[in-house]
Amino acid sequence: MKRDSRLSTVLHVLLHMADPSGPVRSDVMARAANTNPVVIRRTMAGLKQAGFVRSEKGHGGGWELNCDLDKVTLRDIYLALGSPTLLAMGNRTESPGCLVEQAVNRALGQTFDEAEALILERFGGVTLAQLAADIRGNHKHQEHTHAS
Amino acid sequence: MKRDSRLSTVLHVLLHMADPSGPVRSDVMARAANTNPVVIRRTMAGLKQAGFVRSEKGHGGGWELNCDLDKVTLRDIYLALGSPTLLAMGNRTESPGCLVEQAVNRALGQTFDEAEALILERFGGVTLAQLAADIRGNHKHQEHTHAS
DNA sequence: TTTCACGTAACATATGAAGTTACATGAAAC
DNA sequence: GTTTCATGTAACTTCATATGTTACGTGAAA
Repeated sequence: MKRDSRLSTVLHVLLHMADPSGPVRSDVMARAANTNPVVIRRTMAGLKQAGFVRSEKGHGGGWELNCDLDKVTLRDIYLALGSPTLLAMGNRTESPGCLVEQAVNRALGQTFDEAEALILERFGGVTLAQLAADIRGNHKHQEHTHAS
Repeated sequence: MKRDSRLSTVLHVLLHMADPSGPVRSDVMARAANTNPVVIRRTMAGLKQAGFVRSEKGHGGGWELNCDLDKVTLRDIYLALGSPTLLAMGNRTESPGCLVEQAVNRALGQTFDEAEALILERFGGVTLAQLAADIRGNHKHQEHTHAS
């Protein structure tokens, strides 16, 4: 499959919206993200439904943040996107009759579950405000975000 | 993309080969794995090159194990498969000029790197022999393989 | 009423795993 | 040595999914 970059894209445009210069149109975001306005709107739909952003039609319309950057984590954004698949690998058959395959599934599945849990935990530990601060210059904090 | 199940498949057939009843043909493995002989041969090619299995043509031919199950880990098998992509998500652009996107990439990339490292570490901690033992009945060990 | 921007369906494109067909290669059986 | 068998591999096709695009409906401001 193609690598899923929706989270990357949506974080990018969200943080661009963070500096409060009025509503941002889909086509402007699309240009910044080097993609298509429809792709932006489609991707933002989940965030809107989750209440993280709002949008207005017509003249002067566009997208605005509708949340406290301190209270929203990458995990929240990920969930709002519909929890897209994290791992590119999986078990061949989910409920096999074969004992051998069941054992393989247990071993692999355990590792896959741990990896997914780790990702969600890390996502949950980063707020949009932290990312915004990171952008404003203090990149040194980045290194020990989770090591502290 | 379709979920990659090559590791799952190849472990399945490898462990079936573990009980020493002579060479196993691709079509037999394919039937067991509910797939196609060519897919099996294609997938096994890397394992053969890595020396974990050998194959013979002609009458009485087929595939046999060529390694010590105690010495080969899931990580070795994964690498022999050509280290297929582990994560379904990635950064939209790998080397963006935009500072905002750079910050997003750092945050996401760090998490992705950790997740991949975790998976490889877990894979490295499980030998084929352990899986084979697991199949032979002592499923209780499974739970605390890594918690011990 | 016109213009603008979102909302969304429908379709096109791209990527990569998996499935399939066809045939060459080499080894054992006869 | 010829036949049979199994791998090795190229060259498709199929399938799933993210992404890109076109077209048009909807509602709000000018």
